[in-house]
Amino acid sequence: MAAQAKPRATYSEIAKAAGVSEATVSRVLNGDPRVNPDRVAAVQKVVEELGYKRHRAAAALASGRSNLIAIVIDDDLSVFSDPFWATISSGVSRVLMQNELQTLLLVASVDSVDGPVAHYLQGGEVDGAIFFQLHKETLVKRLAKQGMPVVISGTPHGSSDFVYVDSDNFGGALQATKHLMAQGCKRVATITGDTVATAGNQRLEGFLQAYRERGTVANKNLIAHGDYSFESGKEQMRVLLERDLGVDGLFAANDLMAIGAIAAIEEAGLSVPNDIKVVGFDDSIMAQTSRPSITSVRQDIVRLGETLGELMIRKLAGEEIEPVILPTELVVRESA
Amino acid sequence: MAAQAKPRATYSEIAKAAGVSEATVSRVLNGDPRVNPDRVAAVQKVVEELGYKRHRAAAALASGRSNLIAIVIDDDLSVFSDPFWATISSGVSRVLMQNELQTLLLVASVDSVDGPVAHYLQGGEVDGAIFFQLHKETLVKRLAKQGMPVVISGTPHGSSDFVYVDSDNFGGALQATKHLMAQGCKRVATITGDTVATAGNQRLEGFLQAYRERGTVANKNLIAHGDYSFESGKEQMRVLLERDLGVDGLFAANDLMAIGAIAAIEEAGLSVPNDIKVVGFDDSIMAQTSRPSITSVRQDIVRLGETLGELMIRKLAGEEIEPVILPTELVVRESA
DNA sequence: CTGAAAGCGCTTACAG
DNA sequence: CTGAAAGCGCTTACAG
Repeated sequence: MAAQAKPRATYSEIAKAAGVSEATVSRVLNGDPRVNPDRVAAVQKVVEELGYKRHRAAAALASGRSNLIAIVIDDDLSVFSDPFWATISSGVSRVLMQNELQTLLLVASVDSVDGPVAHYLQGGEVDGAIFFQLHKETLVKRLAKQGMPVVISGTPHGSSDFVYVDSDNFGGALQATKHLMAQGCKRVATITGDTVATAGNQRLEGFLQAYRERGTVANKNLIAHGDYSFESGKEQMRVLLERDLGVDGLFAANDLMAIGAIAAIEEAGLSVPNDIKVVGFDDSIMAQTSRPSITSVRQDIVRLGETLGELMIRKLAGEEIEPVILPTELVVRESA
Repeated sequence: MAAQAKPRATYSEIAKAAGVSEATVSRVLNGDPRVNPDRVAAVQKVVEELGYKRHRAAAALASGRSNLIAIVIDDDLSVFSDPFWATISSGVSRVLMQNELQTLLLVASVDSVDGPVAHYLQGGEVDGAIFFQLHKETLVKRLAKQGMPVVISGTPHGSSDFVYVDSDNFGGALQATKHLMAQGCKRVATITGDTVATAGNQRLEGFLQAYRERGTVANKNLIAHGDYSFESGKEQMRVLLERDLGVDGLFAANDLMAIGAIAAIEEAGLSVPNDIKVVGFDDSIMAQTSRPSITSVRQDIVRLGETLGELMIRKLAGEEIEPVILPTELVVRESA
């Protein structure tokens, strides 16, 4: 549709100028090692001079490969509130682009195994798919079974053998809780996220592990269940305080709940970190600007996106790939 | 690359089953009004039964249209900190998908007019481009001149005739400042964002307009220049307080600076909103969770993304389109 | 209103 | 190692 300054070059021009056949042009451009070096040089020279760019649609039609990788994002509200999404996507896109692949953005309801997204992906329009926020696994399972390369962000449930990339939720939570203990906290509580999802569950497990490593078991009443929202952090902290267990440390499964909890603590006439020390998770901008600033577990989101892209590329190249767990880091601030 | 359960249907099968030519199949699928209704029905029936999906690459090659729209995002750090980006993109993607267009995500340096992104876009690989965070206009201008449909997020500089979508930065700032005045503030100051960019400039203009509508002119010393960061909000508030002008109201050009400013105000032994009332911009999650919670100007980000997509579709359909300014809304909380 | 035919720009067995 | 040729699945003047 865009009117070009001059019509784009094609193989026929290149072939003529370089004195070879179109087949040879194709081989050179696709890195076929059998081509005579002199011809390779000749073709490359012409390609350079003409500023030639391969016509993707034509290549896709002829080869059966689209060079398109879909990023599939569930079209629910969580997209709008998840600050990581943009960062992950940009990491994916950058890596794919460096490898001559394009990133297709698919934002839609992934609920149904027969919905538009499912049809689309099964239509062979993309060479691979990267899933975010995987709620239902049925579709992904089917795609994988059909041979579609699939990589997932976040640890999936069960013993499924999907390849995924995730931050070390368990290790981060463990480190956070041990930090609180090292600061002298005797009664460390936690406010969990959604523990049905693996991230929330792993963060809870990390918390429990800290107690185990200390040779004890966490009192059930030290565990309160939130949903990652500010309000739930506030409410659950109230619940914890009402239980009157002498809580002097809190690991919240994200920063937003940590901030909510601090609000509740201060409303109860206590102070952070003097009376209760608090550690969050995410190292969000809020952790930095909140008063007191919040000690938090940092994930490398950019790296996460890049890793998703890299795994996809290796998978497309036919390599056997394994899930990757990225390390987290505790950023110590005022709250603990 | 994905192994299909069964090979996809093609026009030849549909044509055979429906008793028409492939040309007619194409016409029906592209909504050509001249086709006899009976044949339309016959083709649609077969298409339905076979669960046929058009092969995009083939259609693109034959028609010269890719049905791909690029979202171009500058690969600088601001991407990682801009919470709107994900939301806008998802809005764009949803609208495009409903219109059978695909969204291509391009995250790369757009600095150079001769860089990879420039070549890519000029290679005719996409039917249109939506630009975010437009720093350099040269590339966009050239693309537009070449006939590529282009829509921009945010008001561009100068009198360029690009089509853009933006929130009413001027109106939002005006409303915010008038609100402070209506609350009894006599000396309302502002901390601006980057006023080289239009959004920052328009927010400053809105602030100045509030003074004009009151029949006065804002004292130059009531204006401090920040850069949207927490730190700059804090620093510039200190500067304002040191000027000793009796500031009793502040309009900060975003929430992060508002939060920084409040930190500086409290450090100076003053309180918000009692001594100084503060209004921010963005209505971010931080405005809700900060203590005190922050009165802020809300933009409809989802609508912004959808509007970008809609304008692109109308442009592709050959319509004349005009820039759109979306209204903002003041959300009143504790800080003012 | 409809069909036969050419063509979009690549890729890839096939034969040498 | 290389070329001629067929073909990928659509679209679109052209002629009727």
